[in-house]
Amino acid sequence: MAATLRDVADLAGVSFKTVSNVVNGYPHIRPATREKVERAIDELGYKPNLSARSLRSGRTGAIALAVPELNLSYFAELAGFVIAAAERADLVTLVEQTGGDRARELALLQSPRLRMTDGLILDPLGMRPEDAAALDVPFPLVVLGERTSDWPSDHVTMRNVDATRAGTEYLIASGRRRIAVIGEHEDEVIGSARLRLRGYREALEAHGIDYDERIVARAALWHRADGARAMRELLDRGAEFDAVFGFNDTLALGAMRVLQEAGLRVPEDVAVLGFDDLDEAAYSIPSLTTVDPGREWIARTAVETLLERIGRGGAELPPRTKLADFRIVERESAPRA
Amino acid sequence: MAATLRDVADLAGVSFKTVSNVVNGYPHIRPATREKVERAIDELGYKPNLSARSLRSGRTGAIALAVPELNLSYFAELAGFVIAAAERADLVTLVEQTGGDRARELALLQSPRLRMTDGLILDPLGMRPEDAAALDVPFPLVVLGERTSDWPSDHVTMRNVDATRAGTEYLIASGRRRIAVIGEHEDEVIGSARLRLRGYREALEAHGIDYDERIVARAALWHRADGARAMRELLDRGAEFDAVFGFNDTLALGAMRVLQEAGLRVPEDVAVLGFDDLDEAAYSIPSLTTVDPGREWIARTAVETLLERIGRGGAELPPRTKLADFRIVERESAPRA
DNA sequence: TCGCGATCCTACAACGATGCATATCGCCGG
DNA sequence: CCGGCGATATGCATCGTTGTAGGATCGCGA
Repeated sequence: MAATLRDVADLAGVSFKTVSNVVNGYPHIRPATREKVERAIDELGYKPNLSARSLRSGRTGAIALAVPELNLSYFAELAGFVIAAAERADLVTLVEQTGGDRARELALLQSPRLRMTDGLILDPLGMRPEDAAALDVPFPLVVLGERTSDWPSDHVTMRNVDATRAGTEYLIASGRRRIAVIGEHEDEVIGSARLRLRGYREALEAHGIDYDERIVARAALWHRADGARAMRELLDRGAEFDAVFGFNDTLALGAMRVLQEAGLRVPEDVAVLGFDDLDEAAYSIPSLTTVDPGREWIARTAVETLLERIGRGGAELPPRTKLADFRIVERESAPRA
Repeated sequence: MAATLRDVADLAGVSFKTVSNVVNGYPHIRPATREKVERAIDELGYKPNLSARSLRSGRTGAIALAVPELNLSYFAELAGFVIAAAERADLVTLVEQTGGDRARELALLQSPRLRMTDGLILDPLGMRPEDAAALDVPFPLVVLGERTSDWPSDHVTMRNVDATRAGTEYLIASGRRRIAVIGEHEDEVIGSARLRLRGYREALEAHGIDYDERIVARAALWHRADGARAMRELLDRGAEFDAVFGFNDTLALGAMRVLQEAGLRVPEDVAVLGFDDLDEAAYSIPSLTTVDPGREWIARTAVETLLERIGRGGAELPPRTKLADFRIVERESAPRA
């Protein structure tokens, strides 16, 4: 059996409370006592029982991160950054996958699985504006992704609209006029897909280019295969375009693959722009020009924001929204001008 | 404040232990009582306090997974599978990143951070054979990656040697003779890098091909950038080869990128073979022929194996080794024959 | 009517830690 | 020489749950 405070106390010849004080860095302890206790701790290999500690203290030292799936590189890289940021604050991270499914996202917010954590960072894909009430939970919550005005929680997110507007304008500035889009979600109201489409349309409008539904392709999920499928559809129906804006890098990479299979040259015939700046975007052939939405900043800030709320206990802070800066990373698939 | 068993009991007019019995599915409860209790639970939104439960029961309902980093797609996809498998067994998964660093791997095995879990699945990259003692831990442990004979824990792993031998033979069968390798770790004794090199050498030997150090390139980490760097080195020093075996897909993809920058055609001039069968291997240009080492099976089996040990409590099972089947996935970068 | 087992429910004591209140000591200033 | 204060160590209650043991209630046969 694992050693407890009592065992250590017996060995060191002090009360178990004193051991607790040593472990917790209580200042008023004579060096001699401290040393005796520490020796006993080492000898027994004592490790505090975290269940007991958190039962008593109300803190678990863990946070939860819920993303659609780690199989999508964007979320994997995001998760990596979140875990690293949490670790710096001495927190462990529990990762949940929702599949981007609304029902599972909502279920998770109710689930007792989270009672083991001090708070949740949620990246919802399926939730709708009317789900605001579900976000009114009795634990600290930071939502990643754009907020609607009445969502009650903290938000840390990217400038979806601004970034896609800038991306689209980048393509326009390089001389493209027929810019296809891959990744639309038609039944969505506030998700990234919808916001990115809005940015795209704003840019077109600002430059007097008509919006043409025929070159806007859906993709329910954002895997490579979905991008490939969408591009095949566009090609099959004979759509005309001189650029493609994939609403994320994996879509763009899947699409780029199909373009080249079809004998089209990138970027000569069709420029390709992605979104996310995944590690792999720098190593595709051709390398992928993309929008870096500030993923690492988002991860770090999400953890910080959650910690602020955890720190305050119940003290009410108003819901805050924090926005990352973005930038366009120019590579081969869509050269500037 | 969150509701407790007592609150529910008061509302339902029963003892708090009865509520506990209802929650835990104890069979001998009158339907009327059960219903009363359930109504009270709903009304108060009662959720069991997992810290208290696990303090009392000794089980936490969580497992830990330690991988080098989620930024590497292989580990991200593996983590996704592990989390999914754990969820099916009603376990949550806590993810740690070790950076593949020996010191951090060893530290993790001692860390109180794990006391919050029922067991650990560890994918060590930096540990050495002499670290066997560190694996003798007082909690259930499953190690991913090849075992040395005296490591005391369960192992679930891939057939590194067999798979690379088969991969190398596949290239040989397709007519290649100068097969470069990317990903060697010279200071390693038992890691995947060393084992894969062994498989490679066995295949060469079996076919009477001399091993040539000049076409074996190191890569300490296995990112795309490392593969690219290694390939640049090979090219710079004028190495001659007609195939490249990347010891994982990201290395192979990085290398393939550099090959094509250098004006070499894949597969005509140089065939490229990867290892892992990542999602993205199917969408590169050209698509990547690769060895599928049975990642999903490994994830599922690791969780099952850990659960068996958790179930037994302290009961001694001998350490077991379970090996996944592999297969070669033929794509464009290295066509068969 | 009583006895007896099955069924249903309850009381109490843990699990291992922390917070608070309190004891003990030595030392200083008045 | 005493009161009081800071430094050090302790004891007890408590967090919310489950395990164990035992008390109440019921139906049914004798």
